[in-house]
Amino acid sequence: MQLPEAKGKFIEAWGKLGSEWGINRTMAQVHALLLVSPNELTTEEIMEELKISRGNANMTLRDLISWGLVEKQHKAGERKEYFYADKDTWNIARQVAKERRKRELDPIIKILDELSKVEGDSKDEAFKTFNKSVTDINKLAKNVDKTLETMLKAEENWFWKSIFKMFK
Amino acid sequence: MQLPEAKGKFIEAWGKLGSEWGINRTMAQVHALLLVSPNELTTEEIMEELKISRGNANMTLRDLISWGLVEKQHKAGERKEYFYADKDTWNIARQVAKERRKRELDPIIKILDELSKVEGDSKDEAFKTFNKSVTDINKLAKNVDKTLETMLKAEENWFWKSIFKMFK
DNA sequence: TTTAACTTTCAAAACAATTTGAAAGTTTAT
DNA sequence: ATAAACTTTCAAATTGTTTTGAAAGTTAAA
Repeated sequence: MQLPEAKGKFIEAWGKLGSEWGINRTMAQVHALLLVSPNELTTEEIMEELKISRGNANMTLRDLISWGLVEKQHKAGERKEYFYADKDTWNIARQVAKERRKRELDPIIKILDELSKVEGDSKDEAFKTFNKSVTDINKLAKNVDKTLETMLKAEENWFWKSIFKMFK
Repeated sequence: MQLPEAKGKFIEAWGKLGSEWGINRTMAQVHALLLVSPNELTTEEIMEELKISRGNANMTLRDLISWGLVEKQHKAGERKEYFYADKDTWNIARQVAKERRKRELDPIIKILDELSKVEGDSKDEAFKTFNKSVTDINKLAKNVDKTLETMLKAEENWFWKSIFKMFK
């Protein structure tokens, strides 16, 4: 297999994976393209390579920036904007975990907290089951949340540091 | 807030979370409904409560069963089938991790392995970057895979056992 | 300030995923 | 064997998501 073909396969696979995890396919593909590009690319080049429209490229790049996965670069004397992806796998994972925590975990914990407060007849099976499921899930969610917080903010934490080593 | 309202909110929230993580909304909602139901429900009851069609209910329940989250029950002397969800949060998490590993992680590792083999000119920046990104991601994916395998098969493993305790 | 290079927006179009419902299939009791 | 109770299937319809592209907006050099 030659590089261009391999590149295409990588972009496709990354796109598919993204879409299976609730990330827009094009966004994952643009990210993949930037990941395998040694230097920054312009909107034009991205449009060209992935055969997507200007509007799509623009919005997708904005999203990637808001996810902290891509940065705008600004070359002296040039009008065009260049885009560049952080290529450190660990940073990518951290960044995705951080964003999803903020965007999804936090809101659902808020709801679960409310639902945990619902009171009812402790002899009512329907209530008992509701309550048990909700409080159990809430507990797990909070543990995940706390764990992520620790992991994300502290490489200085000896415990997580040793866990991270296993993954690098 | 009263129980029926709370139930509705829980179902809605679980559905939304599911869809953000690539799980069909209805499937997550049916799961949620079964999670808060003390006893098994029939297809009819599920259709009724969630206002979905028979076909949809049927397919969704099959999916949930294939994910190992729901079981069919068969009451003596009755023709109808009843459905029941395991309510142990930890089992749910295990089951989802197990399935997604099989369905998504394994296939992408296979592709990454292939792409890692691609050879090229080590002076070519394009090749170097491609290779670095692909092998790095492959390494991380394999580590996640190994970790999940260990976690999933072994509660007997002292190390993971102590980690699990933190979450329960 | 004008112009040209470039970026952003967003309504409409294209595409993708989900859902419906009626028909076909299956099972069990009689 | 037939009927009744129930389950499954799948083509078509609906709904939801993504993409386009042209127009509007912005910026910076002249």
